[in-house]
Amino acid sequence: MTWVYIEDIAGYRDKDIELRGWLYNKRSSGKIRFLQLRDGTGLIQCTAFNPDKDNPLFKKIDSLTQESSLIVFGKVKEDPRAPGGFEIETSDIDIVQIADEYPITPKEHGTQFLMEHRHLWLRSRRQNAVLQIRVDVIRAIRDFFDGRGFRNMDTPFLTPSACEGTSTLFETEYFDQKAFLSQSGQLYNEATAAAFGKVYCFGPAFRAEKSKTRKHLIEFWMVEPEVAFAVLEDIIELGEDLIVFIMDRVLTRRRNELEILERDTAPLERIKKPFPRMTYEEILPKLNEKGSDIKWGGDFGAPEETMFGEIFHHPCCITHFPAEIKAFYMQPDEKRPDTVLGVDFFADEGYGELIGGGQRIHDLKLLEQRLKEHKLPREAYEWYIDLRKYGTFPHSGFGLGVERTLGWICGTKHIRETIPFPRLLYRIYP
RNA sequence: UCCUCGGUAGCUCAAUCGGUAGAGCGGGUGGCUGUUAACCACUAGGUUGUAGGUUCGAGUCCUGCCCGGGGAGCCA
Repeated sequence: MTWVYIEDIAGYRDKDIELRGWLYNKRSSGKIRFLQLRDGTGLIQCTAFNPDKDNPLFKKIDSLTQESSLIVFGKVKEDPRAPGGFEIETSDIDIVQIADEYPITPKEHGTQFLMEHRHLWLRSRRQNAVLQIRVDVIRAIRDFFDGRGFRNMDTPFLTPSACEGTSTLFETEYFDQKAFLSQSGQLYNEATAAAFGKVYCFGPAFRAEKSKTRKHLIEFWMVEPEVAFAVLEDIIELGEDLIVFIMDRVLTRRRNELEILERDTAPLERIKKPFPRMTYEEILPKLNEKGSDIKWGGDFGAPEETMFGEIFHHPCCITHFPAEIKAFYMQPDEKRPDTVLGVDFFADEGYGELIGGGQRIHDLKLLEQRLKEHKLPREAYEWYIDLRKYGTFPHSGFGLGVERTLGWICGTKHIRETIPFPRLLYRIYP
């Protein structure tokens, strides 16, 4: 018999097939049995009917526990009574294993318990839907950049020093020296951009900050494009195109999952280019009107991030931040040297910063000065400085946080659900 | 790091003023031909996070510790 996956079941109407998976739930009623089987690609109901309630098939079925692994043999039937429109008329089953008493029952559980059983929680419908969307978002990101001629250049995870010198880094041993886990591939991207024109890196980033909020992970995934000769305006458009591309992909292919998550898709469907755009200076009075006491030189906090949604009802771009609150490599604006050509993209509905980026300093003298101002050790940045000596070029890039983007698309309350095994401040198990 | 809330059956929770620890789900047994977190009956299941203290008596009050949840700062 043919082994079929549940997601392909519609092509096997009235055929005898074989499904391999796990028992999600079962119900019985005298002479009829209902099995809900999942195989990782979907969920389907298998029925068995027999007037003799002591028949061998019923004996096998009745011995099954939640999450027991089994192979089901039967005929695919279209039936409007079944969820999904198809069900299996079971002729026989092979039990692979009778599962031990499964800790996650169909009733509700607390966060602590679920997080301790993350390895099993992944099997449940909601978690499955979020992570399926993750698969599509990651593929969309790669398709987007590959389709535009970007070269994927992987950057190292083990680095000799801080990329930005600000955030806390995880320290580790590198034979007889110290090494740090990378918090961004950007600086290396600037070197590969000079070699390949337009590049991106896509990998995990590690931040040893003791932040404990629903928007933070200790280990998260980030895609970082870098484009030689691009200026701020170019990179803003690239960011807009990327978000529109991802959204279009998810809305086309993952309606079903969004429905399982009960995500209101209206705010996602109205997203289009160009995004509302304002400078830091322009947005301040709007934030003050809404009750924020933020002043020039202050950074946005959680309340301000929520206000962006109330002001624009759309993801927005904020540009031209005060130089003092941004990283050392940010290119100053010619007309306002106290501001930099940086851009942050904020999601609406309070999901926070999705993208941070901008134009980099390409002038040798200015970069040297900034390194001094930030008290960064020149030796560690010698190679980075070289890029400004040998055919320097204006260039720009950004980083997009995959889990933040997913949290927003899926409407999850907490970012920890958007990655299979989240690393959180007080949780590294499982 | 700071603020805040919590830890009782495998899970989610209840337990009045300090006075015999209880319910639903899950497990077991039996019943039911269309169930949708099925339903009905019966049943087993407890060192109340931990170490002390107050008291005739502590799940409940006090102190320390451990482990978590929510939030802040910082960031993607």
